[in-house]
Amino acid sequence: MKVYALVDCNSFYVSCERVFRPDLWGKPVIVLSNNDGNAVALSREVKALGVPFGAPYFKMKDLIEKHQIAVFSSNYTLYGDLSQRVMDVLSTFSPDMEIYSIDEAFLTLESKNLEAQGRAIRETVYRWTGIPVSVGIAHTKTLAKAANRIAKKQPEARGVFDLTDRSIHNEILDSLSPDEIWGVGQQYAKKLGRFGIKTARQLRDADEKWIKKQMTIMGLRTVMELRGHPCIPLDQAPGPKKGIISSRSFGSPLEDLLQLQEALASYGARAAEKLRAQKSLATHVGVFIMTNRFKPLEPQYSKGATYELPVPTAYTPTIIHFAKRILDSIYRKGFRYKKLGIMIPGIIREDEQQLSLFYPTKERKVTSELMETIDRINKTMGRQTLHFASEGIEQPWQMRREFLSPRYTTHWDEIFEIKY
DNA sequence: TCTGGGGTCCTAGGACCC
DNA sequence: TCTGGGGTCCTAGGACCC
Repeated sequence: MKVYALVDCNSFYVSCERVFRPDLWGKPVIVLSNNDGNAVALSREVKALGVPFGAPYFKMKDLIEKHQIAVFSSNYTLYGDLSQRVMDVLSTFSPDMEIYSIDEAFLTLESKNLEAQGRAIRETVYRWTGIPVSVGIAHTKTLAKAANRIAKKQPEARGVFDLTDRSIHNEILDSLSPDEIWGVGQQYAKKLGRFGIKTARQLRDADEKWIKKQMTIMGLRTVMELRGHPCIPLDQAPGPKKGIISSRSFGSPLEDLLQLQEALASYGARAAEKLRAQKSLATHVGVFIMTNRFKPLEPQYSKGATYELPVPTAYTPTIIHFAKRILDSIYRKGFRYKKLGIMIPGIIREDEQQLSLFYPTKERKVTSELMETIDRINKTMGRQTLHFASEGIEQPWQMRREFLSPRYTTHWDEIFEIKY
């Protein structure tokens, strides 16, 4: 029988910052979301203070001062690079691996000496990358997730927990609430609670028909996995994205259409780049704008619209052009806009393209060669080496990143320095 | 002055087709 | 008296994940 391990980096963003700031080991640290909005990664010391995930930064300032909490803006360049290194190490432990998120991966393991394998993974990743991880081991992915939670929760587990032995399932699942189970969120947990299901064990033992009715086929799958029947296979090569979104809150509110257009061009260029990176074409483009929903006293407005493109494309100027037309149609004067986004909801593979009578092959070839060249230059020389004039120069709408650390591992001029 | 940014899947209902 | 039975596709909404 197959055995799954879920390897999850502990407070990943915080750990990334600590790799280059060993003075912060054992100290309270948080990492903020884009725009320095909310705390999205909290060190153990901060969790112990009772700070919840997602706490708004501006409400935490006194606490930060009082407990000398170190604060960082999100540095995705750094986290992405360290993630890659962790995944590279993990891939040496198993031929089958699914990279599930920036800080998690599922592996399959040979069914012997499981605890020892888990320890070896944990120690090797730590030694080679500086990132601490926890390992949960079980016969299904859902149970491996649960085992991982125990590995983090129980100090005596020391970061590794093997849940393959069925005789401990009752005790372990008794100790977990339904919303601690992968696939059960707040809504379902509330609903289950109303029917008296308050532990993961009760969820596992619930009636199948009833579960399917209440939680769809997805909930039933979760229950079957809790019973030890694998229903969620390892996804080793996830396909291309079916939708792409590029959106941001602004550092400060924008009223002017021209500035919104600049931001839109910039997000549009990002979205088109993502599209080309996965060899896809957009069939539709959507744009949405909104004011600050946290300011109920200010006039509120939020609107979005989607157009079908005349020809599927990944050509940045075309995508920006249509996006601008949509923005023109939804923009209303007199509001303080806080967020704008571009969506590409309809995506097809490059090679699935219907040829158009009105869009000659030659023109298509020129545009795609131009995009390839730009992508190549930006990839080798750094992002934004070449960008579109419509993205603006000053970009006053850029997000706040007051506490950004250096991109130690990807930029020569930000490399780690040792002073002596 | 100040509250993130991505994604996935399922279901129900309506339009439309034969 | 009596008014079918399948299909497909699309969309909106709701749940979930990190």
